[in-house]
Amino acid sequence: MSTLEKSSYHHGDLRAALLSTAMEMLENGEPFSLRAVARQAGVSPTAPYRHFKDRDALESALAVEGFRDLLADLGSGRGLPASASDLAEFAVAYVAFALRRPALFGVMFGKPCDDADDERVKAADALHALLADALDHVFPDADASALASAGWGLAHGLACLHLDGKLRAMSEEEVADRVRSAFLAITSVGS
Amino acid sequence: MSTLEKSSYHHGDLRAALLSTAMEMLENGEPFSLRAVARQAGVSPTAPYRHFKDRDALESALAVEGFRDLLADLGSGRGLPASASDLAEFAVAYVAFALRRPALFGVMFGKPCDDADDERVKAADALHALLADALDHVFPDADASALASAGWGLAHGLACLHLDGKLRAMSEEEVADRVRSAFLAITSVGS
DNA sequence: CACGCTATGTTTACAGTGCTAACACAGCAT
DNA sequence: ATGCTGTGTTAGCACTGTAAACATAGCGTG
Repeated sequence: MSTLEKSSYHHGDLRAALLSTAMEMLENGEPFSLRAVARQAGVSPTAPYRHFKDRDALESALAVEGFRDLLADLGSGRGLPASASDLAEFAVAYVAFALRRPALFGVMFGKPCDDADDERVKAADALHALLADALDHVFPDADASALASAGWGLAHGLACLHLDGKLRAMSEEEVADRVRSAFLAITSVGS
Repeated sequence: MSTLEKSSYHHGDLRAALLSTAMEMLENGEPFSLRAVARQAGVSPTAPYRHFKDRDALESALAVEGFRDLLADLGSGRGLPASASDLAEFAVAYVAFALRRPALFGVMFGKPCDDADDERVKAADALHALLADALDHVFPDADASALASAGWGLAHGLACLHLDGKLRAMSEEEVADRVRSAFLAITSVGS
């Protein structure tokens, strides 16, 4: 599309093109629809159906990308966290991701998504595993499962509440501070 | 509608009727749309616009009801919590509400909802205040604001993750246990 | 009581959506 | 060269939210 006019009737790699323009639209906050994506990709309204069963299939593919990126964000620059404050940074990164790419975050989490053998489920499970490892690494004695749920829940809840404007809107810095405080507060309050 | 055939051209109290049938549809998991609500209420597709500016306005009204009900659920039967385990029951009730009325919960929280002076904002703030009070009551020394964020975030996050099937599906009892464990774990782990 | 105003409901219409079905063309294998 | 398959296109359906124009019911006022 960019340099070379498509001389051919066929697109070459429409599937990838659709995914990337769809992702771009998500990031730009433009209203997202199969038809809009097709339009943006310069292709007929129903062309996407050759590559995705339906709207949900496209969204799932985007979600998988999202999970990969989030995992990368969480892993980048640090090994497994060694202290409670490392954990707090984990949570900060999680929330930052959600705020930086809100629409994508919505696609990743806004659906029942009980598709059994989906690649998407695997991606989500990988995230769960990472968080469980992290918490278990910092608190080896505690009930790992409960702690993992708690840690993920806390980060996720703060992300959602901030996303939905349920907590007063604030700068990125302030949000990070608040998440950090919350995480530290709750992991150090046990009388 | 029930006992007396509407003999009149006018409905009498269409606004209330719309709200209640809409709420019913939400609870039943039926697909929710302005037109569907109108149909269900036995009225023309655009009649609701006489009572609600647009779809969002109807949803906001439903959300307000939802916040009231959730507050009632949290307050019912108990005073302000006096211990960490009371707090855990708070969280359990929060998550139970979300799982019992998932669609309503989605309406309450699935939107940016930055409408400035809305009644909806007040309802959400009331919820925030209750949670803050509760936490402050149990942990008077800690930073109340951070704790409130943390507590709400934790409960909310667990609710969302369960709703979206990100944590393995389980019975109501098991979910309650998991929430309780998570809450207790995280409030007692501060080495 | 007649008149008309306003609140409330109806009809009609338009643009946009997801999706299906029928068609068309490109390029490969035969 | 011939035809099959993969990929794209066009048409069309049922649905959505929303606006505009119309109609009526029932009240307040002359």
